Amino acid sequence: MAKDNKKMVDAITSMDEDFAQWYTDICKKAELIEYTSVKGCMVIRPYGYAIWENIQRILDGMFKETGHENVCMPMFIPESLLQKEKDHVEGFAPEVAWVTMGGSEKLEDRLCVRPTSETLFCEHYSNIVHSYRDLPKLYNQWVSVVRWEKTTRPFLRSREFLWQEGHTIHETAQEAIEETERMLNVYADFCEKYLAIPVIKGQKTESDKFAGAESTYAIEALMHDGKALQAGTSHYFGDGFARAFGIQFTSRENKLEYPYQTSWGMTTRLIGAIIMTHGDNNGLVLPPAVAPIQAVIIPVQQHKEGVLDEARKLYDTLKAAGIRVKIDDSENSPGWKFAEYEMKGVPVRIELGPKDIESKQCVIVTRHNREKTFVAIDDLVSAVNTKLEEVRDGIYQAALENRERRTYACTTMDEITKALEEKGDGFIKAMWCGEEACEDKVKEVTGVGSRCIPLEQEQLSDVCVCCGKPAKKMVYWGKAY
RNA sequence: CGGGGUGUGGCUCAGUUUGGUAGAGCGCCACGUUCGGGACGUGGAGGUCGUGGGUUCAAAUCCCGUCACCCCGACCA
Repeated sequence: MAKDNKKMVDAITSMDEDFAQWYTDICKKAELIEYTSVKGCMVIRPYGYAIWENIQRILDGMFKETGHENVCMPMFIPESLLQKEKDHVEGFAPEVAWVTMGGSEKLEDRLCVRPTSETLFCEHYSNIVHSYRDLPKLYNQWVSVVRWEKTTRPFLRSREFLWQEGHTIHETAQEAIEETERMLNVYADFCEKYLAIPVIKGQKTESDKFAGAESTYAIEALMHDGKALQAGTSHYFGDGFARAFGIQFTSRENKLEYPYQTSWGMTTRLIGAIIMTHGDNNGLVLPPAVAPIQAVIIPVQQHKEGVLDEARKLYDTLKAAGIRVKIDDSENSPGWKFAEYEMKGVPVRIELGPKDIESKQCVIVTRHNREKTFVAIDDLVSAVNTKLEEVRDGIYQAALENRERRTYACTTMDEITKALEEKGDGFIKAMWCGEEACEDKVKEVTGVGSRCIPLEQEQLSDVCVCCGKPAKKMVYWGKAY
């Protein structure tokens, strides 16, 4: 039935007209955020925060499942501590915020507001790790961090953002590498299964890796407009941090050794990824697993005898079945409510009016395709659950198709330029020799930077797309958020 | 951080060129009629014109600073 994509919500700028404005409109109109008087610091409103809480709940469960414990580090880092690992401080110094006063007294040592907490974890590990028996430590924390960004955008790049940062420390390099890979997989599974966002797993190039890391892995997603978004990272540190911070333990062979570390993180940027992967011209489209409201009941002609009573019965039934359900019995017209909950991305809408009650049925409409189904009231719970799964699968497929359509395999620089011009922004797959000079040149000439070296390699050609020398790896390139 | 643009009731904007003391539509509140895709009528409330200085008898309007947002670059989860 009504499968047209007619725009029903004119409060939101059309995507094709102005993608950036469309994105901002959704953030505001779906009541995810509100700006504050500090640049880059936003209020995450209840509806937006509820999405984050669902993300947290699921991810946290996955971390616990893989043996991690939550801890909480302080938010301040003394300058001397930050300085200990050279690459790390060089990477982060340009964007840290400093506390220089305590009350009216100038601080002897100024304090950095954590941009990330490697240094704090390292200091802590140096105190508590003495023997191989103390290893591994598999820690995670849910906190906010501050990075003084120049250009800011809600969720995508704010100066303060919420995230989780996992920090683990291991007896052997092998174990730490396995941990790095394990968490990358956890992230990818989470994105695909729960957020319905297809991702590319890969390794960052040398120039793009985390400050202080030996290697950085990431999952990259492609947004509706063809730009890439890094959705999560997992780093292998080797023993570099341990050496810099003097973390040592006595091994099984009774030798003093340096342990190996990892860190991995995901942020509220995921909410931005959800918006830009699934959203449409009528607003947000939320993956059912993290939607604050999974199903909204809209009574039609609610003033008529019995309608609200019946609607409330549906509400009780769905709630008892563990579905996050809301009933909107406000005085707004049904049409207004349809538009409102579409804008807010509620996956499933249930309409119930006198006609339905008479025939013991109701109408279920799925958000992503506006498909209407008539369902017997007795079968409602299973029907809603089925529809929620359909929404998850439907939006995943749509996102995957968008990515496939916008992924171009290229063997020459000209092909890259041409593909971008003719088909629009997207992922470029092209071979690379491994030289940073070529990476820079590709960016300079075509405008796309390296996103990652995918774990799943293809041999598109034997030579580098840029210099023609023998190619080492196939790389995904793209314009990034 | 560089180049460009925009800030006027909650929202979208007019008014700024040529200074004279603030308007519209939507939203909000009340009542009534409505109700299967953003209903209608009547009445009402709501603005130190982003903000700080300056010029002037008088500033939304002119000048200087500053802040926020948007677009394009460079940096980044």
